[in-house]
Amino acid sequence: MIRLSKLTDYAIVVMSEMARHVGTVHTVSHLAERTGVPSPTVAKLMKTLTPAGLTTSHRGAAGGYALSRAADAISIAEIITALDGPIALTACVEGGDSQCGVQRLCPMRGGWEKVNSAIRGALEQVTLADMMGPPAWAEGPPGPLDSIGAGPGPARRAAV
Amino acid sequence: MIRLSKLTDYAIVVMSEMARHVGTVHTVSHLAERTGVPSPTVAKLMKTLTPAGLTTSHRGAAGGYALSRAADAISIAEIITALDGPIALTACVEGGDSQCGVQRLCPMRGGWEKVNSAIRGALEQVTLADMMGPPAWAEGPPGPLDSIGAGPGPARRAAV
DNA sequence: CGATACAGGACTAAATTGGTCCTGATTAAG
DNA sequence: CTTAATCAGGACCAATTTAGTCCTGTATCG
Repeated sequence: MIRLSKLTDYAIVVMSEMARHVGTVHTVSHLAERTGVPSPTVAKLMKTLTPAGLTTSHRGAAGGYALSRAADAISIAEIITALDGPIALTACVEGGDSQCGVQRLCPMRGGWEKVNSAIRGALEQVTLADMMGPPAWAEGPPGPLDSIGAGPGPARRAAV
Repeated sequence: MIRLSKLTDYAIVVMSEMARHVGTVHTVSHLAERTGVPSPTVAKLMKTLTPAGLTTSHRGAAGGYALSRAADAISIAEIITALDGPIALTACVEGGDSQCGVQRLCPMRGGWEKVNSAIRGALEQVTLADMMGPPAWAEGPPGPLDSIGAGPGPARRAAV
């Protein structure tokens, strides 16, 4: 399986939570409580998402994080790129200039590039809003249902 | 980066080599020599690809492996599926029946399913023949060029 | 009958990733 | 002005996953 990193999975859950209350700042501990993702991990996420321009931060007391844009203006591709790096199946295609010293062995770049752009396109067309669905979770304190699964909530694993 | 496993990368290189000499059986050691992939690893690859129906094996002396079909009838999607499992970004979508106990937290399945099928489609449209390009490598013993890169030859890493 | 080559699994080692913690800078409130 | 809250930015450790090796058995050709 070609895996999507767990961090990315968490990011979508956390950002969905932020999207449900626009115009409010969310502290790390709040987000951790509401999503079930451990707070140090939420903090780490935000420290990646903010420089990437997906979220904005306010420091000091009464500070916190907020989405920098509306949920329907944030694509899944952006989130993945921020956390997992450029969207490409093969590293040797990334830069454009081939650091690949074994070009003789790599006449397949054209094929990969075709695949890569198709995947990129697919991910760019899905927005955070598309992933949210109806607001159906995190209403009130965690209920018993929340402990049935593996834990927090994001999809357990990932593969392309 | 959403990574493609290195094994899959190797598989494409090794299968390309087999495709260049159809109608011949290739022993593990031959394939290892020609591609630069260590032979135990080639052996492991074949032991996965053969049950998956992508290659056929002939035991005994003068035995070896061969592609079960022409290169243009083998899609990249099949190779990935054989080695890395089903092509899907999220595990909770795989089965169809949701073992995902946290459905309240997972209203985003629809979105992922859309992404998954787009990616699957992209990978199914590229065949092994597309990846091969002109036969330009593994002519004669490894030249100096081969040692410039990281090693054997397949693209170094992978991400979606 | 013997040599060759695949079959299948167990096992070890290495790389990546996930997760934690610490120290410092910034800002609002009292 | 002082204090408390909160983000910023690393370094760091642990655990999972993946890559790679080896061993024993079985089939087939010469």
